[in-house]
Amino acid sequence: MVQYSTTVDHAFAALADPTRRAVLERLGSGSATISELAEPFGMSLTGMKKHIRLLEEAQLVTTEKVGRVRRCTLTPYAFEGISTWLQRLDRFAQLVERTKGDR
Amino acid sequence: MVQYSTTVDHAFAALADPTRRAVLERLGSGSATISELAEPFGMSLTGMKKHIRLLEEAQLVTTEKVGRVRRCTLTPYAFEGISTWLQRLDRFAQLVERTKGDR
DNA sequence: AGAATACTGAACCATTGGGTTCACTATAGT
DNA sequence: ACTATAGTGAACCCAATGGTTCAGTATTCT
Repeated sequence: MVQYSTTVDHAFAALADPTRRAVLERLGSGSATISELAEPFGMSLTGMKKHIRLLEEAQLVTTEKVGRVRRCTLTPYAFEGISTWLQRLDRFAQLVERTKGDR
Repeated sequence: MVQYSTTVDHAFAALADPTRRAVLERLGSGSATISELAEPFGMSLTGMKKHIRLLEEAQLVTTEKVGRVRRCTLTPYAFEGISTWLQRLDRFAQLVERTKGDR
């Protein structure tokens, strides 16, 4: 049903899952392999791979296969798109009390 | 499976759906009723009501039943939690090029 | 009082999503 | 050459999600 026309769509969908958010936090302190990411969750490599694919589609994570290992990195400026979206709404939310009872 | 212990969990889950994001944008320009929100999507009231319930649980939207109408408003400072989370990660993402090739 | 409006809740349905296992490929180490 | 390691893809499973309809309840209008 949902169409994922934009990167922002993908990004918000990717961020909805706690595991993926944890992966992003982990990657905040440096790149990691699929195995390294899977281990702390006690998750199969296949499972983690799927999460990584979604994060890649959302352009939040960038990966590169080096040897038999896949190195996963936070995409530079990954959050620009959603930050922008969020900040715009945030401005509105901060005005709510002032404009209470309109319309 | 996901536990939703925190408000941030709820918030990101709520933001994952394009319809709900559109509702938030709509509420950015003033409060609205369930009917008013449902109409532009050609969605049943019941359907929209469900979205609103999720947005309320995520504390992104606040509602009040006035007469037979439910007035929905953007929660003041709704996005503080996720903005904070995002900004922290964003700082890391901005450092990525500089720290490339670590570990 | 009676009719129309606005929402609400329960039940249901189809799709997606997060996860698994199993079998396979490719690289690294001895 | 042989073995172990790291990832991959296909197939499958079950729970959660987004939506519906239908049958109510509570307000508002005439």
